[in-house]
Amino acid sequence: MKAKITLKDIARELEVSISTVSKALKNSEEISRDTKEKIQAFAKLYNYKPNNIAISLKNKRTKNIGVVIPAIVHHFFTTVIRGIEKYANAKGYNVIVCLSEESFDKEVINMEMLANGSIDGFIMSLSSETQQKEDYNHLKEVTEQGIPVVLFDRITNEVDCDKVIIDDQLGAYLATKKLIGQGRKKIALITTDDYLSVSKARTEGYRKALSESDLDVDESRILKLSSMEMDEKSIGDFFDANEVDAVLCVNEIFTVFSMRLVQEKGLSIPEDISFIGFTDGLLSKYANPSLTVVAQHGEKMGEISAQMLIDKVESENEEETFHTKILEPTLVVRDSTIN
Amino acid sequence: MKAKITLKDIARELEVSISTVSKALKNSEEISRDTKEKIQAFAKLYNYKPNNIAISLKNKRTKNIGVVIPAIVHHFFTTVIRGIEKYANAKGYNVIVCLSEESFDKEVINMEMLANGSIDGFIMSLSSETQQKEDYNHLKEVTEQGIPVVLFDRITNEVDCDKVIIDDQLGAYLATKKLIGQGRKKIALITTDDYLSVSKARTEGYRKALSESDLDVDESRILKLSSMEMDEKSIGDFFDANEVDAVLCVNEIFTVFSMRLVQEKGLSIPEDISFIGFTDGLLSKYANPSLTVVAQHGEKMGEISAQMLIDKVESENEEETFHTKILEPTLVVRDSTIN
DNA sequence: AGATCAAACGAAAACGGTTTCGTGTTAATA
DNA sequence: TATTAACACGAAACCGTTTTCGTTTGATCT
Repeated sequence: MKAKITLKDIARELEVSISTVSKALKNSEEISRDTKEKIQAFAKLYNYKPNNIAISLKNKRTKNIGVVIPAIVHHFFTTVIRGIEKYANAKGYNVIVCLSEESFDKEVINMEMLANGSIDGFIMSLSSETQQKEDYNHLKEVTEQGIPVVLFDRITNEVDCDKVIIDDQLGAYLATKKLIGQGRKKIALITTDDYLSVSKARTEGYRKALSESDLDVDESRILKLSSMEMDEKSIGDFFDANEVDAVLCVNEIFTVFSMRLVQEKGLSIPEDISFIGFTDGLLSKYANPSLTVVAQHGEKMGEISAQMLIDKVESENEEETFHTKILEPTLVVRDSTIN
Repeated sequence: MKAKITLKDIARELEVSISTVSKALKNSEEISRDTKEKIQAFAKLYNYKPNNIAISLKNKRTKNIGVVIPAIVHHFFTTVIRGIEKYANAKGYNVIVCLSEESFDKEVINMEMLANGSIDGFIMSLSSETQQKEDYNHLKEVTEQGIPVVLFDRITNEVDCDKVIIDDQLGAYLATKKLIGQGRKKIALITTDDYLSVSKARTEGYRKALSESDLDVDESRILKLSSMEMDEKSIGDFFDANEVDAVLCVNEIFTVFSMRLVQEKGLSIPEDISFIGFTDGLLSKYANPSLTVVAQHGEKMGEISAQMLIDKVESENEEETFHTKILEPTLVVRDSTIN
């Protein structure tokens, strides 16, 4: 086991000072050709690599960015991470991922762990519990300390920071319009509770599209499922109680789950009833029939978040201007709607 | 913007030395009650939190663990990360995730970035390119430096370190046996190239089950698809050319994709043909019909990996004994096989 | 009163780098 | 020949902790 070699080791071995070694390895003009070559050769030979921690301490820069998300076993978040990684790595940054598991407390703990020097900035999406409690003090504390934060997807206006979202309202609007354009009149919406910022916006888009087309919004056609877990019964009852010819769901799972129930009732998709979901994941691609969805462009979202964060981290000036980048969702048409 | 407060700040403000502050905050017996109370109160008031980087430098321990995986947009890896996070966080560790994207070079670069002090140990699954090239020098260098490594799922025997895998051969064996037990005789295998350690083991399990039941292994019934991308044609041709009554696939996507093609040919599942896949992900649960699969228990795998790594990191003794933990796969029976 | 000891605190080294500011040597200039 | 400037290098401070090893002070003992 050969331990890592340090500047001090090189200095001792070559009988020069530590400063000389440091400068030589940075190719400083201060050091003579001879000395530089000797030191560089020695460093190469012993595979010297500077200690990141020491550099971090000196520079007060870790080149780490903290990503705090509610869950990772979700296609959307997974693509966002991928986008973040892609941009961050290219810029020489590492990504520390923490999961809040939709819990407010875990979100707070994770942020506190990271905020004490481990990272240069945060990229986050709020846990559902946080959005429910509307308690954003942990975020405010961090920003007040001068640590840059970028919020994506599940955001809040209570915190002054950069934000990246897709236009969820527009997404739902486009999807609903599409269904209306295909002659659907009794369009249901299956969503989560309104405290999730994204669900709220999607519901608004749905309503907007309907009223624009002079279709009245029948509240009984809106099903709100609490949390991510859905039970067969509530969805089943919903379809028994309401006659619908199209359904917009706020995620993939609601969509495939509902489709299955409807198919079991003997309806055929998309002839009798159309479905549109959110998130362009594996499920959408491989469901039977494949899903028409509102694509959220998670990877792009991740890249942009990383870019905004790193820009802030590396910018000298302390200007306190924050931007909100709104991405356009796109409709990916597959077989769960009439072509 | 209130900047972080340091020991030095407290010392200056309270007119004591830095050492006194440090000891007082650790409740050292060396410091008098009065002084401790004064310092602790002050620290609380100004919300003092020690700087992680400084502590890391001092202790030569970062409390970070590096996770290098081939991809993140895969249910299996995603569950492993979750397991790692769960255990690591409970132990006060953070998780730095790096993606190799199945590329050898990226794997090497990521490891080098992290190996210079950023982490206390690695948890990894090899990229396909690495397994193809059979070049493990980057791993060997790291272990030689005394940095603990735990390899999971896609492993190699070339490197001395702890390993966690599921018994892939057994998984395939059980699945194949199950199909045979249901009277299937012409069982196909859809897999990837053999350089992936897991695919190789699965193929062996498949062969073993067949020969044990005196069914001869018809090589034409084994389809090897290169990489993760499959094309409709090669799979279609395969089913045209071979009459099969059951299929074992090495992942979810191959399974649903093949099922679709077979369904389009007018066969019904599981009456005419059965399917079993690997990985118990969302696709399996929501496919139509839902998939019978070999569950890999990714979360458990992650937890065990994290545990093995942290044990090594925190163990004082330098004993060089490595263990390989083999998890038992289980068959999750759903609707793509006869019940 | 002088020696001894414990209590309470501070100085300084250490972790591994970077960087500023000397300083000694040599060569060019007046 | 005395002055000066450039060159090549080293000393030391610094980043924020921890920790060892003094040192001071007052009390106790003889």
